[in-house]
Amino acid sequence: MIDPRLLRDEPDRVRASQVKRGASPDAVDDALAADAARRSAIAAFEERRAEQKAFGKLVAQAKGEEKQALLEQVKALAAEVKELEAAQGVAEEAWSNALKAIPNVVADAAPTGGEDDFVVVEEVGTPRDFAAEGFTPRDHIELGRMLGAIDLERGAKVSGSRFYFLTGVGAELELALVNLAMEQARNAGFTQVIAPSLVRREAMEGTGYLDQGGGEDIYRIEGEEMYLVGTSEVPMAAYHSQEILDASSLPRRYASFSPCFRKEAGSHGKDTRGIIRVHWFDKVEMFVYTTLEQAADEHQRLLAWEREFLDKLELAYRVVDIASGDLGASAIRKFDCEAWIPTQGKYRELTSTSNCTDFQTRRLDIRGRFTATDSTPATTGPIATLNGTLTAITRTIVAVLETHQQADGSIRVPAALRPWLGGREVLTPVTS
RNA sequence: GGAGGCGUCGCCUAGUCUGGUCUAUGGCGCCCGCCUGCUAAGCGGGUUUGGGGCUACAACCCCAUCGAGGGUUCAAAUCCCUCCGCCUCCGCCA
Repeated sequence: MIDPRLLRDEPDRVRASQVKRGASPDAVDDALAADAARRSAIAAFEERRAEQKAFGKLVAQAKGEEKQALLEQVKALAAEVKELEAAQGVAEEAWSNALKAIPNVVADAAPTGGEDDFVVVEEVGTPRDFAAEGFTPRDHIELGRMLGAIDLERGAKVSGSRFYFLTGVGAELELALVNLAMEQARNAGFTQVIAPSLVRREAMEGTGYLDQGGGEDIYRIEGEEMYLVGTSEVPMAAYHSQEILDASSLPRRYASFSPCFRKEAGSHGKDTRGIIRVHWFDKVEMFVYTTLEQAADEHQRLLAWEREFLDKLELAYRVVDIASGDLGASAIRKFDCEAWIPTQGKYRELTSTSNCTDFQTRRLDIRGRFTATDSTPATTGPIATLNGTLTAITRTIVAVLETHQQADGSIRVPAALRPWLGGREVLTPVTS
């Protein structure tokens, strides 16, 4: 949720952001109207309530007939207070809903436009030229089968479409990638976390995912008001909910491992083969709480850590600056790293990092406690959250297998990954 | 899953039975000041978090906040209901 003060003081900035996102600026005026209505409702209630409280003290001290007389007088007032309180509740709720309908205010630096209007920031490495090497690359499905690494048939048998088993070196690859990612995160000062992937409604609501398309893409546990997370951004954002974090403890950097579940509603027919788009995958996610002042710099650091990881895997990729219309509601800016997928002949998203400033912390009631300085008194105030993928296992495996395959279907293991695969330099096909 | 107990402004705690004098007690910690070779001790003051009014987003005034949400009442930390969490015991279990 955006800052109500920003809405009140600089509505034009919020309107401009709406336009840049391709959303309606009317939402701003709706929220402003709701804000005015809310404030007058509060004033009306509080005025009567103060009167009632004053009466209450008289009643407490009065005796006998005098007390009875006072009680008669105050009854009407009590009824009125009750009505005004209810009216205030209605106004507060309307205001809250109007405010929640407005996505975060897009960064000036974010490109304007829709899904296809991203800006390529940089291309790193060169896609392999398999034609020059004299063989046709196999896709990850075939490689996975040859290596005994990915079992799609049994995934479908047991769980349905878009499910898989990682077996043998496939399972080893996941653990190796997780270990490599966690090692990098630890060296960078992150606290490693294994997070719950089943959360209650408040956590899912707080991160705003239920608002997006009515939670279409989210698995809900029947009859339990529990939800399977699509990313550990959800539990990690809710981790400090209703807390006031000492500013001296910032930035708090977490590297969180969890399974991720996505219904993939509305993507029927897309990426139907293989493990590019699945209903479940495991992921190591970076999640940071920091000050608003540091957020933009931290965003660049998260991007740098994502790139460091892709570099270790010796992948060719490009970094794209996502355009305003394609940003999630909570992000003011987003960078994706897209790795080259040889058999698709294009770049596909492997990681993504978003700067959510104080959008999530407001909803989740997370604040910072800032100690006094010479020029400013001690205060509590908003803080920022950011997230970034270190590795989404399935897509990382796709990129690694396809990129480092050799003519015989074996896979050259990137040097950084070898220590986590028992020192092996090559993964060879199994004979089945 | 069953039975019982508990949840108070950073931590501990009084208050809940018997509703109003609670503007929530006391201690610890912390902050400011005094005192003091330094430190400690001592003394005095301050110390939840939101929101509204007015404004310099100061001071000040007001409202809410005793796990959360409802209800009863002129009045709720206190009585009733629902939910959440923690603890103890039993059952079950990786």
